[in-house]
Amino acid sequence: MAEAQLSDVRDLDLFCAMADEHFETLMRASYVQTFPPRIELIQEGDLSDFLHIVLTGSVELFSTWNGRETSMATVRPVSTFILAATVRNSPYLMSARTLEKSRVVLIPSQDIRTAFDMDLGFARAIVSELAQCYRAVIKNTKDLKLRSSLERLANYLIREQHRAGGRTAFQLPYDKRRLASFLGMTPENLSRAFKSLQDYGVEVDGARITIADQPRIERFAKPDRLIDDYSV
Amino acid sequence: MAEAQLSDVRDLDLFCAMADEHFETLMRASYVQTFPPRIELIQEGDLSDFLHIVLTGSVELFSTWNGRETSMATVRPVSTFILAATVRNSPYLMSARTLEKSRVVLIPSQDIRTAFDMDLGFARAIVSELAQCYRAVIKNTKDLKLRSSLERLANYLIREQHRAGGRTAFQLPYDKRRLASFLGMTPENLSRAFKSLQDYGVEVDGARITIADQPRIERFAKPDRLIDDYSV
DNA sequence: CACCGCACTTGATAAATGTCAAGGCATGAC
DNA sequence: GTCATGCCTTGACATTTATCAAGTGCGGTG
Repeated sequence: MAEAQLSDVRDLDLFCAMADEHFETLMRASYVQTFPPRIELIQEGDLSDFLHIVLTGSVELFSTWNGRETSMATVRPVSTFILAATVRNSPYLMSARTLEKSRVVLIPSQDIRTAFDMDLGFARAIVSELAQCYRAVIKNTKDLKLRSSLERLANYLIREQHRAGGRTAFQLPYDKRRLASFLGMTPENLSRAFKSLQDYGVEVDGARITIADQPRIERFAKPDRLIDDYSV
Repeated sequence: MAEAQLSDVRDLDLFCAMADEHFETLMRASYVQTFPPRIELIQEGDLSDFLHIVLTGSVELFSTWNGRETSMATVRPVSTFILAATVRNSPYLMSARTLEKSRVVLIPSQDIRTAFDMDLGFARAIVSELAQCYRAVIKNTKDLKLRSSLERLANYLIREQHRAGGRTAFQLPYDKRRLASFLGMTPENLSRAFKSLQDYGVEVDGARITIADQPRIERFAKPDRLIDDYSV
């Protein structure tokens, strides 16, 4: 692994409290691979042999049932995914595919479990990460169950704007059909929802969003830190 | 704490690998309280001072936003709740209320975190529990996003039947308005959904459900271990 | 036994969301 | 430049789900 990439991984919350020696052991057992776009890295139902870390690019987590598919999350650098399956040694509940050309680290699940037993700092970090993931999914469930699709979109845009540094204008990070699926709606409905948000001062030009009237959209969206604030 | 109750707690996955000494320290710092029905034990947004364990009775986890409320889960004896908030020392994302008269153990969050650092078996158990909770919520999200309300109800009934030992007839564990909220629908709609399931050999008499034609309802519900099997 | 009170049900209607089909508009290939 | 491809949008319509307003029926109380 290149030096720069290695230090990106080292700086992850998950690894930064780990003893050097243990980190190096983990990394020696790991692989780094570059995948082209739209490659399925993981299929739901498979056993979890590796913990995955996205170094560059982006990865979509999605699930299927009865011929239907839904987007569950997008993983962006630098972060891990499918930690829960790894620590429980259980089948994946979601599939994963690259959205673009992506560099991914694969750490054997068994080595993760061994390192957990030897390194208290790492153990603490795993617990913290898992708890955070859990809370993120709970927030997502609240979003889905308590809000209409228009409200979900409005709050999503406010969150994305925040992630883009709070600027008035920003780009959607992936295509609209995926966004629709993530928000639990159809692409057609997303289109109409964007149109409805024009009444609240949201301008849409392709993937470029402009929040022309911040107070107005917030009055409608009613963002809530117990749903929308990913740092809590 | 009475001897029998103490051993119920001791037998929890979370504590059974813990050293006696550490368990006793935890228990000495804890409280046991009996609450009447419909008491709010926890309010979302509050800081998590205690890990809760239901000994008897049952507790509902629910969330609110903008004047709306939704039921997130029901906690039954003997299990913990709000572990994630405890280990992250963060505000609760859900509120909790007793459904009936319930006996609850309260363990100070700080003591949980201390015990984590001293006891590897306990640390492993916490990780395992958190990962399981995470996976349960992911399954719930898949259920919500991939299925219609009728499909959710059908699969819920199959799961409950399984939990009741696979018998043809069983009782709903709580009232229908709560079930409706848990399944993400209105009570009116739940009523109509029950009626629709008669076509698939489901008989409803108050809270008593009879699965008269198991293959028929399963053909419709298409239960999936990656959504409905809580042991995976 | 009568009479609440409450949860549940039912029917009528409205709103939200999904489906289908067609068209527009960008992007990339040739 | 032209064409083809795919994504997105739009409109018409169907389906699902929610809302509102009465009921119904059960369990508890007096």
